Amino acid sequence: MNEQQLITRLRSKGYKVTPQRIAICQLILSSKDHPSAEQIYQEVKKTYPAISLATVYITLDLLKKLGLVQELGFSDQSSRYDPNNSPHINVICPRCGKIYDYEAPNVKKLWYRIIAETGLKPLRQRLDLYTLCNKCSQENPTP
Amino acid sequence: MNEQQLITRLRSKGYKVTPQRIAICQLILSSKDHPSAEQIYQEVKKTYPAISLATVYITLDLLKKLGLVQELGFSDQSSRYDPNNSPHINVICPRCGKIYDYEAPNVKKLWYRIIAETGLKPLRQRLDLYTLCNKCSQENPTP
DNA sequence: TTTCTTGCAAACACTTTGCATGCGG
DNA sequence: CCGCATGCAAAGTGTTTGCAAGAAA
Repeated sequence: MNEQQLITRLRSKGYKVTPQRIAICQLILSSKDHPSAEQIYQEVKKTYPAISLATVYITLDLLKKLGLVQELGFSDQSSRYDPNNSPHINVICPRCGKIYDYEAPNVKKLWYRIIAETGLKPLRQRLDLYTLCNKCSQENPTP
Repeated sequence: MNEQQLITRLRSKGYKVTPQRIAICQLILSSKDHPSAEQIYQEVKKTYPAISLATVYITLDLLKKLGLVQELGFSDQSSRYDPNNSPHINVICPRCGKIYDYEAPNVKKLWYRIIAETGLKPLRQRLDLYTLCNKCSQENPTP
């Protein structure tokens, strides 16, 4: 989604287009690492030093309402934001918290077969797979 | 897991066996609806009126360490506790928050094929599928 | 001009911690 | 008896809200 499409999308729902919003949206929508609100805040602050964390949260809510990002809650009471709506696996390192998407045609195909098995009509899904990342598995086999 | 196995398991890790712990553990391990800490607290309070929420949280941590329950964090900053370690789908109603497990041999089989695709060695996984429950889908098609 | 958005600070909800008392081993 | 567990209250963390000033439409 480019900037123009984003602006159109915002306006169509009656949301105003502000530079802060554009910056936050661009950042999340192009992110690959499922940033936290704090990470987004720190990043956008480089361009808008006066920005508030509240603005980040409000914009994130807005993107959720538009269906452009999914909020992934975690047990450490933090959330990460995922702009990928297509069925995919969130590969998560339980030690350092790094997340990346595993996305492949076969994964999607098999997941659709699982859904068919259940007979349910999903609004959305979340597939998390916990495994130590390369870095962490080398550092301390068992802490 | 029966009470005797639970006691043995606790002792083997050096945890003390108290009536509160037994009550909390039994409740969670036999639950089918992935209760929240608050729900567990309210339930156990019927038997132990003086019990503290802190004790519930501490016991939940203990069960996590023993690998007997998985904590499922959600974006509404609440957590639910799942005693089912086998790969299964958490079917979640986004409107009322009800959760139940969908567990079937074929689901497990297909999920293992997905894992094989990725080439990863998962420590654990979490499969969430959001869909309106029967009750909610009848009440208000679109709120 | 009207309404929505911003930044700040205070309020919130859930969870964790510190401490004195009490029970398990 | 020693040490961990309990209950309570206070502290902590991430998120949301209320409000006055400012910007978008």
